[in-house]
Amino acid sequence: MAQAAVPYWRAHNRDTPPTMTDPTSGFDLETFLPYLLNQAAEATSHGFQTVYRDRYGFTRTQWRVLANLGKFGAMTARDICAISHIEKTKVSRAVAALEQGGMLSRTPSETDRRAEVLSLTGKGRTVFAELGSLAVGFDRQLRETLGPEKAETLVTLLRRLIGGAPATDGLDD
Amino acid sequence: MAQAAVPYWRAHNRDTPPTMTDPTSGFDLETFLPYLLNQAAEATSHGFQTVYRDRYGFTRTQWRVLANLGKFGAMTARDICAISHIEKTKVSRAVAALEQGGMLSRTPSETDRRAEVLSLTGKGRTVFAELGSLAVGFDRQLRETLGPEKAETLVTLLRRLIGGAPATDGLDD
DNA sequence: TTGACTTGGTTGCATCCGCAACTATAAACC
DNA sequence: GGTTTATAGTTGCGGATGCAACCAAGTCAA
Repeated sequence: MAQAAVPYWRAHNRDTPPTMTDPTSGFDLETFLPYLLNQAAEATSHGFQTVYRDRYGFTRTQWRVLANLGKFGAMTARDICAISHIEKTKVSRAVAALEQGGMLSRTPSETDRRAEVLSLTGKGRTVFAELGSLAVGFDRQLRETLGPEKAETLVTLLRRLIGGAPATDGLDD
Repeated sequence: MAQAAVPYWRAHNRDTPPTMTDPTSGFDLETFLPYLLNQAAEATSHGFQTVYRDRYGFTRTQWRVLANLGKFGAMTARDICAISHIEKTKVSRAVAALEQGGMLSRTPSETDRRAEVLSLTGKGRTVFAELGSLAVGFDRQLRETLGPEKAETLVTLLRRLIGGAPATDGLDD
């Protein structure tokens, strides 16, 4: 029950309290993690989205696929799915669009004729470098909102949620 | 740089390291907050989404609007936008769908003839109560993944990101 | 009052997404 | 081998979304 000092809704432009009837269940929307995570994701992604949308017409998924390829190097669509937890159809379409835009190229896998190895083209790497450096600045701003240790903590907690790992995995406190 | 023990990609079903070329910029996708937040939001929301989708055919936005009305009581669409940070067109359509389904009713505002006060019907409250109690259980599971204090910390940090508040607002540590 | 501007809310349209179905290849089992 | 099952990736289609344009009502000021 930390931080109940600012009544939350007061921070926004209501001037009457939302009456807060909460009829029965002990459900508390204000601390419901999926809800908060969605809001935070939307809030933080929206700002950076305008950058890659306005500059390159990328969709969010396209940017993410590009970023994965830029960060980790050539790999198959399946690998991107596994690493990024993006649905395979989204990846498929993003790859098609990025290829269309000359950002990446496909080469058939030598070990699996179903799979194709995806790698950024020179243009793709250039674009990734530019967006990457912009992303660094954007991320720094977000972290300043939290403070450096808090930001690290957040990263750890998010990873744990993403991986679905149990709480008893070493680091606690 | 906490928690580099498990190489991240190894947790997923790759067996070759993604080569990790990261050409130039210091951009680190693995700690990029918008990216992690999106993954976490997607991962945590997806599970519960099946609950309200299968039971009531709700979309995520519809569930969220219902939850806000259930939690805070009657208010206008504008208030929902302000509190939840959902785009107003999304809210508009969700409200229409919920009304269509008999979950809420609109009454013209007495102070502003443009606005309509939205309130859950009896059916809406019933549905909210059921989904709310399911949500409680779902949230508890997520929190067990993190541990109670960590979960509280996460809530605090997410709120700060959502509100865009500066780091110097009282509580630190 | 009039007029300029803001704001609550909806709608058109293009796009994106989710899910299921599908093709083609690989693996597993006999 | 041959048969069954699993996997990499694409596509069709209905539905959800984002953005801009819009309408109607409120606000502010002369």
